[in-house]
Amino acid sequence: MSPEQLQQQLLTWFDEHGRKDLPWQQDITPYRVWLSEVMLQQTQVTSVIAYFNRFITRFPTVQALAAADLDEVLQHWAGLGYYARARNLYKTAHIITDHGGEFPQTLTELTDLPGIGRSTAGAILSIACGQSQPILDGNVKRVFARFHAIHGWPGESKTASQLWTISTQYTPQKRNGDYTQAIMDLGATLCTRSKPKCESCPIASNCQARELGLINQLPTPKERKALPVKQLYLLLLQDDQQRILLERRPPSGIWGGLWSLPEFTDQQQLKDWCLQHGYLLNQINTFPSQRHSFSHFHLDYTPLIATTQNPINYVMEADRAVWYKTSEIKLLGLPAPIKHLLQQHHTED
DNA sequence: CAGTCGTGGGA
DNA sequence: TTCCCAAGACT
Repeated sequence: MSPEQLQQQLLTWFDEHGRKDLPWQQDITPYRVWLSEVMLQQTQVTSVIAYFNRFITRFPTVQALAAADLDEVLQHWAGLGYYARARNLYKTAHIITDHGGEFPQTLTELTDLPGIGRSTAGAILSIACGQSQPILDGNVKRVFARFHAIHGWPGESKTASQLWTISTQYTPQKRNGDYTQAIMDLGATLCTRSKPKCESCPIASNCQARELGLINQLPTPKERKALPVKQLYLLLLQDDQQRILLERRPPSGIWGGLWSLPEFTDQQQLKDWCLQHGYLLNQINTFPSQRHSFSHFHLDYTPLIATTQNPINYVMEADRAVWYKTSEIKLLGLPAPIKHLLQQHHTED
């Protein structure tokens, strides 16, 4: 199948069946496309829509984003995951506004910006700028791995290189924004990971995986290792004014930049810490440990709920720790499991 | 190259 | 319940 034929088939299919009502497909600008592409990294469309709408309402322009506090940006990102994306978005907003506020429109200028890789740069240039640039996101990888029966995990450099070559060959000179949307829509709605709807696919008759009966084998899945289990105690310390101690996490690492409960590896470490900071504990209630699984480890955490009647006037740098009433925590960027734990505790009061 | 980084949904 | 992974990028 020639590139021209595939492009024509996809564009015709897109005109009839493609998604054209997503929030970032309205009033298309480089800023809106950039924001949507970053939010959509490793994140499904249905999860992004509400976040995009809230974010774009509060930060309608790159200048508005750059002028805001990082705190508020993280707060709007809380629950979406991969928080380095928000910090990189914020960094890049400053770089762009410092350079006159105009979006760069070349591949190398874009990939030089924090948080913009080759695929995201290609998406911005094709969708927002009408340029002929390829992308290689999860959808495109899956479509071409099947269409050309490419074996090997797409994360492997050799496989990724093949897929980039294929994606580049099919990238049209005209209507590339629509073509890019089309092939992503095809992957998202028809050429899905499981139970693909080949009977509705406009290019199924030329699909190698379908011809070879390899639809369920391609793309090759990543080989998995057993996930390690990390165990820790989370201290929910409450004073007589119903306030809870929260600490800001370091900017890098898990839940970077978000607010969370003090963490300890054992109860003795917890007691030492309380003594050191002048907290006289009335009692400590230990709750059953819960498991939260991440992509790369299992977290077994044991909530410890303690009360202190005479809290030392806890003076730490305001950007590191603070007392918050449970009714105010919604103003902070909190990791989902912590938010869940606090809500649970709040309803038990 | 191999890890790291979140969350919610589907099977 | 458990595993997999989705519009990837960075270290």
